[in-house]
Amino acid sequence: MLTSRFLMGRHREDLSEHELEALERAVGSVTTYAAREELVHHGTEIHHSMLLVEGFVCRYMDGLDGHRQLVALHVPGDFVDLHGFPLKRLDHDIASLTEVKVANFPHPDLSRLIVQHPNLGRMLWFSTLLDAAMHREWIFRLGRLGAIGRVAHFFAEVGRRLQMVGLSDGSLFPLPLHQSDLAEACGITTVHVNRVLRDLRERKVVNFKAGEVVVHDILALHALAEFDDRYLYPSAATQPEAKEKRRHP
Amino acid sequence: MLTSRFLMGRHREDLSEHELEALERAVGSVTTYAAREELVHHGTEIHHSMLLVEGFVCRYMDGLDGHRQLVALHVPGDFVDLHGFPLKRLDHDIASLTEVKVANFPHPDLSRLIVQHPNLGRMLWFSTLLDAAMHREWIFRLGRLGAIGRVAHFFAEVGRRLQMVGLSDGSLFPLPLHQSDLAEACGITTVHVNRVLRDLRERKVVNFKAGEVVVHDILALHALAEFDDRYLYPSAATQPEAKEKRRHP
DNA sequence: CGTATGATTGAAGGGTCTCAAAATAGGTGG
DNA sequence: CCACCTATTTTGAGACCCTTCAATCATACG
Repeated sequence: MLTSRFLMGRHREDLSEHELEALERAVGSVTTYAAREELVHHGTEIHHSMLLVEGFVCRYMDGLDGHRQLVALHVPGDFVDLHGFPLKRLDHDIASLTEVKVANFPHPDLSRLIVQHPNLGRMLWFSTLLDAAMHREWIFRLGRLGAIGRVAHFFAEVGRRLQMVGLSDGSLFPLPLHQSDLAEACGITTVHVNRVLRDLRERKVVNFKAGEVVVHDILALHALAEFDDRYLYPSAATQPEAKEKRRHP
Repeated sequence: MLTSRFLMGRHREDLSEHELEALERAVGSVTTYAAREELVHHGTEIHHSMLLVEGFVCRYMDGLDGHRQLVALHVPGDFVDLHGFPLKRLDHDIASLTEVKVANFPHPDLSRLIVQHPNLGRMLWFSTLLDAAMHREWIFRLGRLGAIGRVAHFFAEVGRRLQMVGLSDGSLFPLPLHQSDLAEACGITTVHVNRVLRDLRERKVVNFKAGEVVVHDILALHALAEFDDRYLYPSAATQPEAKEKRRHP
């Protein structure tokens, strides 16, 4: 099923069989893109939204000097540009990082879906607010963490999200990015990303190589990142570690 | 009307008189808070959402070392914690910056409202995605701009948003924050905020003093901030200045 | 008028950037 | 299978922006 990873580990269970079938039927078409292709350009009116089925996609904004800032990374199961449904046009660009497969949902069909299945509509809304929650965490990450913490947090988040959709066992997962992509995601230079990666490797925390992340010490990783997965709104307490780390009780 | 600033300048005109009345009727109660009060604590289940009627409110997250990062600033007309409607609990804290007045919308009433008025429901969704768009811009701001640019961008955004709800003429607006609040919003230290403000003052770009912002050179401000208001999804082109600044055509 | 809070300024240190070069990996054609 | 070419990773040295730590100044308030 194309939509089988949608909200997986994120309260997908709140959707009935009936609703899941309706969602699957709303798929208008399936498209594949090569790596490093622009999928959506900011400002252009869009008439369908894409659910990522396979591969990695990013959203980004370009600065005047050509510097790029990633504002989101998407993994399979993510409704990449559902924001464009209420917004009609996007304020940022979307591109594939790897070869990707996406399921397209025409907006008129989504409108009908929401009216016919209010609970499903609520969950679609919910899924866009998960993006917003991740945005907020990225703001925190960029505003309050140093370079090591930022990279560590990025690894921690992506690892946890891949785990939720069944693409990571928690200690090893694919992350087919260049160091320059990490730099654009973390708000630091590529050169410094390289030094940070060496540091993380020498500390035996994580090893990033050849598009793969191997986590050696997840507690140290989470500590460096001040990572607490509750902002990802996971379905249940799948990681019974110590909570109340960042936020006051 | 308590809700008269909701989506003002942000496609409020897409709502019918009928829908606006229904929204106004959904107000359960009105609450006032003193300055610097915590309105919502992260993690606690919430059963109503607040529309800001008067005053300023912020959302923030605290780091381990006590450092705080603002993730959003809210002005009158903003539906402060509508995110909590689909999310049920928040991942961050909300506090008043000034004395504030908020209109409370019980979630059961919102549920009914959305079913009865699908278009209004869509606009409520839309309003939460405006927050997400601002979050993205903040990510860009923190990831790609230096201290001056960050502060300039903050002023530019807040000024534009206040203008949209009729609380600024574009060159002067209230912003009752401490320099430490600016620091927490911009991811820099209070000390450095002070130096940046002096710089902006000496350059005759903006003057921030006694909770008020006076913009002397809005073009210079926008240039420093790489500011382009399109991410705010304004209703119409109210500012016919040169577009296509940041993003490629 | 004394006290608390916020704003301002100075000096030194550190984290990250910039510029530059070298090493490695990946892909292609001979 | 090697030679070559390009993209990416890695390393070094110096500069710069911002932080840290302190102290002083201004302002509001009892």
